[in-house]
Amino acid sequence: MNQQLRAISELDRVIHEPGRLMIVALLSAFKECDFLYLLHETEMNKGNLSSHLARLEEAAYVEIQKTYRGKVPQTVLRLTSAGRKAFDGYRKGLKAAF
Amino acid sequence: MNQQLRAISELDRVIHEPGRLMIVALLSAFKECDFLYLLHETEMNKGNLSSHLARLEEAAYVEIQKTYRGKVPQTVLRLTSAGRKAFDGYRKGLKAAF
DNA sequence: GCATTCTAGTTTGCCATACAAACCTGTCGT
DNA sequence: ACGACAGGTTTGTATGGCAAACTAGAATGC
Repeated sequence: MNQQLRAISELDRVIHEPGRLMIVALLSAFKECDFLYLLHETEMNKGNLSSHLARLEEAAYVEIQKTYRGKVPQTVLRLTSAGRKAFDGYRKGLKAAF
Repeated sequence: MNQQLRAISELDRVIHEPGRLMIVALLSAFKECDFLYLLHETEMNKGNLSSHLARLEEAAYVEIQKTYRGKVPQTVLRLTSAGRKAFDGYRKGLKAAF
């Protein structure tokens, strides 16, 4: 297997999924976003966004912090350092592949 | 939705799948490969490779030509022009996203 | 003050699909 | 003739993405 193919086959599937890729890209740019911001920005529906976030949390790539803004519940998302590292690795992998 | 996210969300899922991405990348480099070459190069198993190729054929991205090399059956794969275009588009999408 | 609606998400159900194991068809060696 | 092998394909399963339905609590109408 050549180097290009190796790079492709080693891409992190958790990040590779476009829905999650959008989330991670946003979080890597903004450090901290709330659920609704991601919802509007990605144009996903709530269920979809929620389950992708759950998957990212399970992979320990994002932290999910439930809080309140006054009386309104608010879910704040943050990339963990593992998440940032994984995203950097993913981009390196892409670079190596193309 | 910003331009980066748009690019990500519009990535062609048929090509995006790493297994198929490897296949398409190889075919785009070599114009024509046989099944066994792809098999060894990608390190997939036969079933997996076969079904990814079927999917690419269904999308009209590759042509599958069954022939013989002597008495040994040989399956030759080739990117169609639609396939090449889709791959170019995919790479443009990636560039736009990162 | 009770019902309705709205906000902010989560859970459920279904369908598509990635993957590998089992299978199939023909050839070669002995 | 028969077992092993080559070259793929089909089948079965388990995962996973997606949207619809659900939940909990706050604001609003009557």
